[in-house]
Amino acid sequence: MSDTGAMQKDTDPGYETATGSEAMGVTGERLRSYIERIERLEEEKQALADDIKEVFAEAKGTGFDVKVMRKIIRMRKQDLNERKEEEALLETYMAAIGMI
Amino acid sequence: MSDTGAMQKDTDPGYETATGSEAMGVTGERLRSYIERIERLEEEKQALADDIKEVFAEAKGTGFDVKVMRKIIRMRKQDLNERKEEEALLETYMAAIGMI
Amino acid sequence: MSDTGAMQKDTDPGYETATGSEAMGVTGERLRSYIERIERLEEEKQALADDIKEVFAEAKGTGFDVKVMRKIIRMRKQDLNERKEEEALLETYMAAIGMI
Amino acid sequence: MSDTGAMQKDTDPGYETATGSEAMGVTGERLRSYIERIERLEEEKQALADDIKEVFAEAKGTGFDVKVMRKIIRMRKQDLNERKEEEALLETYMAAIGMI
DNA sequence: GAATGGTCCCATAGGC
DNA sequence: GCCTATGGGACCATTC
Repeated sequence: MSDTGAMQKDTDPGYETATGSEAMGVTGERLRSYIERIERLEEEKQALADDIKEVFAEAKGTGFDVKVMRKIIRMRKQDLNERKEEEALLETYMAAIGMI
Repeated sequence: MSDTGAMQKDTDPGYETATGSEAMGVTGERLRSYIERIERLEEEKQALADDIKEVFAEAKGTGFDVKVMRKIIRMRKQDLNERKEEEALLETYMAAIGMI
Repeated sequence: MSDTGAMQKDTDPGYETATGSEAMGVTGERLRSYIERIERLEEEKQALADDIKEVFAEAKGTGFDVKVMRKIIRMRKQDLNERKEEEALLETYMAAIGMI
Repeated sequence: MSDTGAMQKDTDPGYETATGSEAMGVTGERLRSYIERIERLEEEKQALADDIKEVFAEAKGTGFDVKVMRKIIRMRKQDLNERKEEEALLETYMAAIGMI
């Protein structure tokens, strides 16, 4: 098997040399890299969630009913999804009857 | 009360004239604006969620165990929160004894 | 506090007399009763899930495309939900403007 | 091939005459029948899910901790599965030595 | 604190 | 046989 398989249902060979102050080897480095990328993305995601909350708060401060707004947004999203679904269904039909 | 309160536990005054293509009045315009801002933010948020999924997929393709990765990320986040709480507690103490 | 609160964020007093072969007291009996009721319901639910799988299998055996069928069913359900949502939205509007 | 194969990787022959209220042909009728059977089963399944929720709610109202209850139920299920597996294993052994 | 909605995680099912 | 896709369940945050 290839080296990429390390750390997935596999025993750590452990023969990798630690370079510099790090003792965890290249696959460890890569794992750390992935994890940090994800953490950064999640931070940005959280920031957006906060932004959204702010907008709701502002709208509320201007006199709008947040509950209603949420409902409207949910329904608009549903409409969008439904349209997409219809197209997908059409394709599925076509695939089912061999037209695609 | 102010006009901004319309749509929140208030009867629609109804005195706004529908003109041309804007038949829903200024408060309607503002509502639409808020909703669209939120929708845009949610799209970006969704895009980030997709990015995260991609990174996980890539990591998986490189041989890492996604479930384990999730656990690690959760734990690191937990650690972070705990550290923040400790700091907050510290500040509380310091404030209590007049150090801040 | 009342006895009904036992077992919820509370220490077991432990003074209840065991009757017959059971050593867990009345609240234990009631807990067991709830759990068994739920387990029975879940069994029935699982049986229905199996039935559904069977029907799909039969339909497939008769030449129908299961994927298409699932999509159709999902969309019909969505339509239903959407209609319900619209009604709910209307009510929310009415509540928001104080008509209800 | 048989007519039952229609709608599955097959072109619609299209020779069926639409008559009165049944404009979709016999295979359409059968499809509808399957779908409605499934929908009925899913309704019943949903009803059971609601019942379960109710029981949990009632238990909660009597002072039990729902989260703990869920855990117990999960564990009991696990136990059950393990016992079933053991029995199955036993049977396999018995079959292997000709006792069954 | 009760209820509701949203998100995340897992387990299963179907396709390739 | 893996691998993706989808549904269900659990948990959490937020609202009233």
